[in-house]
Amino acid sequence: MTSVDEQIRILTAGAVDVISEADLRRKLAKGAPLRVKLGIDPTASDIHLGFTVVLRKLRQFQDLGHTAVLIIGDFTARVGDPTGRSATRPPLTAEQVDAHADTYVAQVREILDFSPGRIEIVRNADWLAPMDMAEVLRLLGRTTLARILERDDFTKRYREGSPISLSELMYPLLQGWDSVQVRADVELGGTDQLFNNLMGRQLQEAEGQEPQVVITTPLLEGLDGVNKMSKSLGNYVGIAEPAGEQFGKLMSIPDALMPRYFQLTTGWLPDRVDAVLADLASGALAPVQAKRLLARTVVDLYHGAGAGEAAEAEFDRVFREGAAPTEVAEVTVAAGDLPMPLARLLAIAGLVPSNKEGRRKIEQGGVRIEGERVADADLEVGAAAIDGRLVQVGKRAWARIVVG
RNA sequence: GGGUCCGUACCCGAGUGGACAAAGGGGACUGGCUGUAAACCAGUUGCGAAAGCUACGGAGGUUCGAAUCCUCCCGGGCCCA
Repeated sequence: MTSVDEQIRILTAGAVDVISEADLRRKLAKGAPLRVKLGIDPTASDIHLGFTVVLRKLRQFQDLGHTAVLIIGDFTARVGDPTGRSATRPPLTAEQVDAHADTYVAQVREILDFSPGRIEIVRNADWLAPMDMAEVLRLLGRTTLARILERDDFTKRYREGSPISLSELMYPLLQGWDSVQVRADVELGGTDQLFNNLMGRQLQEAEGQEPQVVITTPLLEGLDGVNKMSKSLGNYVGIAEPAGEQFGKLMSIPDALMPRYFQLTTGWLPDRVDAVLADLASGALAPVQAKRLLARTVVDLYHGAGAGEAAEAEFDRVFREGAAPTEVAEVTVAAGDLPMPLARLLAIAGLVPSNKEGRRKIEQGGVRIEGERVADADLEVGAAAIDGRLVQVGKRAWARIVVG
């Protein structure tokens, strides 16, 4: 068994908050496996690199013999986590929640240890749905408005005059109640979850349980380099995305973000990360090369060793040499519909959202057929002229047209 | 319950009877320069080939004409109770 000191060193590495290390030490010293809680709200269906940060932390606990308790927030998803939100989110249907939960679990397997005894997966509707009013009121009585309003995003919205529903105010309590129900020893979460997780501590104490240790991990910035990575902002890299997509997206991150990505997404030990960053700082490693290394590493992680290099080769083919991708989707157009304006063809092929947009793209010089830029926005294409041809819109959309 | 202000495109936000598919900014997209980086420059940003159609919270109404005026409804903020 790994010593307590060594465990603490590993488990607190890279964490932002540890509340508190003394508590963690005390719990570890008992020698029994800890129950380590992580909540997932199935509000979206993809797990992205940002979320892997906290998942990896959970994996570290598992590797040291502790038990992961994964909570699918099927009930809380219906309330909507107000974190970072300026508005109330639309409620999800039960079907959506189920579908999301399934894909989540499938993707989480990439990172967590699913061997028997190492993980428990539970749904919080199991205990939240049956609560009656008396129990709810008792729970509500455990905190105060002032306490809830300490949360930054609530105060901000309140000051701005934005609507805040009472159900949102309850969200932290529900999440905290989960901790009581699963008797969590530790709860993990991104830094934006600090308030919610501390609520769990408070509730556990009120229920006579030993309060959980709260450990928060950094939030990874998204591809825009400004906002946190999130599906709704569209600035994410999903772990289930095709290798080529991942590679391309990672190549497009701002340089300033590279240290963060090396630290948080590669799964490397700090020493190795530091070495690369030192080379980068000294100029021994060019920024492009560092970024390529990063992209290869991440792609390997989710698509297997070697996948990164393959993705890189394809990337070079397409973006450095200007060649078409190896695999291009074929789009079949009925022969009877031809000839038609190229703009409309682009829309039919799904390369642009509308005919108008297709026209615009041609006018802007963004459309190529077999590599030749199209200059005439009114161009009509017939079957002979387009059958089997490769059409490209912008930098990254291709289709091969087949007349059928 | 009473009073009052507000709801505009992806977001913020101007517009208070016609010249409004609707200023400006952000974002996004295309092109240029590059390393699919940043910065910068130029352009585009409802749909339709067009006539035109749809769109300023919703439904009606006034008017030759409504984002703009009226009525009701829905949603929100603030003040009073």
